[in-house]
Amino acid sequence: MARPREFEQTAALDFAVRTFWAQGFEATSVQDLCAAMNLNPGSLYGSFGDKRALFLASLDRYMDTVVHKALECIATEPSGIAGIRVFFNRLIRSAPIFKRRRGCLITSTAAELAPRDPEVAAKVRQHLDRVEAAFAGALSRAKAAGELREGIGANNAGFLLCLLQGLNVLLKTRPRQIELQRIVNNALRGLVAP
Amino acid sequence: MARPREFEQTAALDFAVRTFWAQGFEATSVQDLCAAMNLNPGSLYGSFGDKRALFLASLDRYMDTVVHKALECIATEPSGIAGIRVFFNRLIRSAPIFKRRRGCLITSTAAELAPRDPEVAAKVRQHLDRVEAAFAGALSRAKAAGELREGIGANNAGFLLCLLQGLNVLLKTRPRQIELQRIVNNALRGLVAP
DNA sequence: CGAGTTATTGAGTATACGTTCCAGAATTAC
DNA sequence: GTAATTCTGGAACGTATACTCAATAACTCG
Repeated sequence: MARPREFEQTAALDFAVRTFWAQGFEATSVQDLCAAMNLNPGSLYGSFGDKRALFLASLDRYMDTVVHKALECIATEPSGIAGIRVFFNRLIRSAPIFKRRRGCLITSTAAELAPRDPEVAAKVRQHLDRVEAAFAGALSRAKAAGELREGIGANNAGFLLCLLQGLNVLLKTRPRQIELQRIVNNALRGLVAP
Repeated sequence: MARPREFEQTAALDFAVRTFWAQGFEATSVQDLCAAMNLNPGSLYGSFGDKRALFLASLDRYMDTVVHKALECIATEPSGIAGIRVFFNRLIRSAPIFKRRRGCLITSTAAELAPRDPEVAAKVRQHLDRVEAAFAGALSRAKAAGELREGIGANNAGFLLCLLQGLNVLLKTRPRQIELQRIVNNALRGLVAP
């Protein structure tokens, strides 16, 4: 056959994810990516295409690893409301830990690149839908268990998605746990049965 | 003394605001700015400093015009809750009108530039505080008028700020009025007395 | 008018960017 | 071993970027 690849595609992709996550699309140069992935331009372009294709792949990878793991705990918890609470608490607790204040790659991409790149926008929308579906599932379980106020149910998933995006924005400039915790408590009090 | 300026500083600044608003900081080139402001590079650098200084000035200008006008209607309405409702309804109604899906310059900046530019971050934080203060004022008035649930008051302004940021993110990829309206209704139902 | 000062013009600079290319190294099939 | 094939390293390309500069124009004050 031929000479085998000397690096793991997915491992290299994970480094690309980290870089885009920390800096965004525009502020990340191909040189940055080469350094982070420990690859030469030739290898990068050979196996990932151009910068934009690598970014699209990074979005998927981010979703399949970082977000997937975060969503898992929603489904794992026996109580739907508890799952939602654990999810947000994790996010809040991570806020001051990351000195870089990365927030969420999907949120940042929605703000930065999605408005002028339809393909990126479609991917972001798809990812947002997935998160919303996870919320909807938890809300359905909570409703069945009688944990929710009257009139509250799966159709409030959009509200939780909005809350998540808002937190991800605030995280970047005002990452104070107490404040974020109060916001989440406020939001959930409106949903949970008294 | 000397030759007078041939253009209005604030008028030119308004064009810079529009450009940054539509494209973000990184995606806007100095050439773009020169074209939009109808200025040569020399004039631009002469009266605004470099691109970053112009961006900082644009943030302030955006706040003093666009956001100021939006916040006005919160204070104008006699009822605090009505003011908040009008504010969010305006935002939602504007969503599908802007084909460019600009969202809010402050929100986009918080996501894009603030994490790696402390001075920008400080300005964004200051602007967010101003919006939050406007919400707090409206909530105080609403509380005094007995419009709010027990335990709800000015300290829920952070929650409204978070809601606003989340809406601004969703606007850019899923600008469907009905969905956004439901989110706002959900959020306010948790605050307003039944 | 003329000296002094500041704005405008737009070509020009250096650099950084995304991307390509190719010589050579590594591997397998025959 | 030889040929075929693929990957690697890094120099190189054209372009676009942020920014500068010297020449010219417009104005005020004495």
